[in-house]
Amino acid sequence: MALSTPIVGANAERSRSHNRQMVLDRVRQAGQIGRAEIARGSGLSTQAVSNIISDLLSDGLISEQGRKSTGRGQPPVQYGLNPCGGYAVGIEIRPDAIFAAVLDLCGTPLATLRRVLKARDLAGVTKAVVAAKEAIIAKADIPENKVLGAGIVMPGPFGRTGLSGTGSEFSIFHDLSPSAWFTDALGLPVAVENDANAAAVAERVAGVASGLDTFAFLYFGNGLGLGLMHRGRLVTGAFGNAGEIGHIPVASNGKTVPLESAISRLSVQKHLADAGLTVDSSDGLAVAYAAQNPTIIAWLNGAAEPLSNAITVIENMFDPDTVILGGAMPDAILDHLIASVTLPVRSVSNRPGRTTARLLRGASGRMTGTLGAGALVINRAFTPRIAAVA
Amino acid sequence: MALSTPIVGANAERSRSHNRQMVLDRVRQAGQIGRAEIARGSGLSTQAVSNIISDLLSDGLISEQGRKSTGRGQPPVQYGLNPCGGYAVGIEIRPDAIFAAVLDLCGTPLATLRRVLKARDLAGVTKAVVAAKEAIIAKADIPENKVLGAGIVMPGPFGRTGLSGTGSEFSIFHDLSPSAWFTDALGLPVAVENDANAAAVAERVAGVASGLDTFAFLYFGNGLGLGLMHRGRLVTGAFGNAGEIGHIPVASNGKTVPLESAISRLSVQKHLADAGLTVDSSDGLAVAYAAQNPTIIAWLNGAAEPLSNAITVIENMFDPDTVILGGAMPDAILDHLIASVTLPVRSVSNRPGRTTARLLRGASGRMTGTLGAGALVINRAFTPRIAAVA
DNA sequence: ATTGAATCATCAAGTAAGTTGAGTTAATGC
DNA sequence: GCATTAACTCAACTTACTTGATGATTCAAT
Repeated sequence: MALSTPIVGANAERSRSHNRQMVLDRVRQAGQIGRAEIARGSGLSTQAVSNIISDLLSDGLISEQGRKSTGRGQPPVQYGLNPCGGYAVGIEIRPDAIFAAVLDLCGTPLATLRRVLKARDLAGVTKAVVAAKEAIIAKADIPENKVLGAGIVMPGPFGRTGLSGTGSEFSIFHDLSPSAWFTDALGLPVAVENDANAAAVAERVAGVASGLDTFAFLYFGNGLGLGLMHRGRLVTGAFGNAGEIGHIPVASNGKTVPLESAISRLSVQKHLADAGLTVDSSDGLAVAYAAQNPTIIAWLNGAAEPLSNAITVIENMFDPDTVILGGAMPDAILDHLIASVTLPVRSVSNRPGRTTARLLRGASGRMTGTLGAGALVINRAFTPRIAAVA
Repeated sequence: MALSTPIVGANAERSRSHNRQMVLDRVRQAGQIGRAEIARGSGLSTQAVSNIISDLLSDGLISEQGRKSTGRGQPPVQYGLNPCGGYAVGIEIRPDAIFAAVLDLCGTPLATLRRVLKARDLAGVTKAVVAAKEAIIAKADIPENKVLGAGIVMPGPFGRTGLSGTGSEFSIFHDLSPSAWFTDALGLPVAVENDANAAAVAERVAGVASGLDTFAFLYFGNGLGLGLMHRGRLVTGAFGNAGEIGHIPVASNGKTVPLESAISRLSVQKHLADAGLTVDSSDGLAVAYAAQNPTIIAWLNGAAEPLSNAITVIENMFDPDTVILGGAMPDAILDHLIASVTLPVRSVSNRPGRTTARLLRGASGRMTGTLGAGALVINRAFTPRIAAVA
């Protein structure tokens, strides 16, 4: 799956599409905004913005929301997103289950569902995904023609890599483009990403990163992944496998270990299992933590050092606005981890005048991956892309 | 220096500029190419490409280079870059000296110079930079109106960060935008980056990364920096300080240390000094290495482990096409380091069917920083940017 | 050698979309 | 009330890409 992003030429049609998405993104970021303000910020004439706004209005993507009085002059009409102007389907494929969700334009989940995944071959998975799509659209009770697309999240890494064969990745797509495959199967525009990237997008669309363009999301799945958002676009690497932070070597208690062997859900579960306690869900972890289970506390204490090291790496290599922790880990444990990290003083991120905390907990909770899948579509609807063709 | 990259709207004028740069970039990447091929690859009509080509021809940026016979049909006229169609000035500001160079459109250096830097305050540095620009243009004997801009390289990190005060960064610009300042002082478009980023750009413009869009450059300066190129654009982070890899913790000989305390020119020099040998230049290191100086050999042996760890981190976090080593370190030592690294098997970069080596040595040698400064300008001339405003 | 298919290239007319400038509407403040 | 300010609209204009017809040049088949 070689990702190439040929830069494409601009013509009138693509210019319009670019400008539409840019205007839509400004409306999203501002919450409410007037035409003249968009024009000032975008380098377009007010007339051009006016035309685009009237387009967006008639497509139902935005709505008029009164006038704002801002001193002298005619008060500008304010526009805001119309949540029910479009919907996104998000589908998360896990080894044993398929999750699906429908989000509205604002990123709010309208419905979710979970289905056991029996067949694990290509045909079986495809069938299950198509069925999940139909079911979730019916459950959310939205008109099918307002579905902007489907986002699909599945475990990476994609393609054949040195990490292949560890069981974490989804190997049915080795030599196939998953996005082309599902675009065909679902009859919708499809975006495919791994869980960490989708989670990052979710936080930007409707979470703690809504105003941020450059941040990192440290994702607790079975292992540990990193989603990197840089200037509003995902950093996916040359082959779509950037963010495999679980495999970087970090110091932990005098030894050098792969990060995810020290910090991940599997790692806690292994500690608990060694202590004779079987916990196989996030809820179970939450309960054990609430009970101050000593094994969990010990694990948390041991996790502080490698996690601090990992955050030092992220901050110094990316200079993000913030690092978000989230995924399949109870909020309480994430909060504990955040509190226990010794934020490195020697970091480019330790700058005066910060307006965002260096560490945040993600807002999308346990469904992060699935909601992120939908968010991929929403985000795409707001991302101008004359420059890059997916 | 908060970097924001507002996405700007497209209009006819900006579309043309975008398309011009896109065409120019395709000509650069292909070496020689015909109009129809550009049209097919870019989504523009042949007519549009034709118009742009004739523009570029009359601006002298490209030249006609015969016809290529490719089977049936009229053989397409081939176009290639005209090296003397434009020039870039590169200026590198170091604590004790200013280096300058002029590059042609193909990235070939036409002249270089070095000047001792006495004054280290803002006024003094500015004066020296302006003088260096005048001098290098005179030395290269190029028409001033063909100078596309100036690239300036200076040590990061920029702005106030947790790394400030270590002496490595250039503190005269704390609350000032260096690029705005120098644009004004030089009367030319100016691009400012740190050395590692500039080095990465240099390799893309005229080095081992000329066909690559996504790669990492591990830069040996006084410390150690990382330049990240992702889809043809630098990953600079939220505040321009991405790539501070020298400060990440890595395992080295049983201890966890900041990477650049194990791997950097200062680190070798310190080892040599401890052994009673003062070496303060890259040439001196080359001589010592050629003589198989035991201290250097010992240092190299010790460097293999932390360097391998660093490369594991880079590969797994970025999934680059390749990692390039370069900067102020003799080629022979870089080659030795490359040969001594144990490339991690457990890495997304260890994939079958690679066409590029996982590790490469940079091609620009010791002037990398200065040439990179010029390359920033060349690269900018080839980078379509409707989407992002610097 | 001739003819036809394929490809590159140009011309001229057509079109989409942004810009410009004049004029209208609706607030604020003296 | 009247000048000022800012948002907004209309209509004419401009830019740059697209389309379709035509011609040029080469290869290949007859």
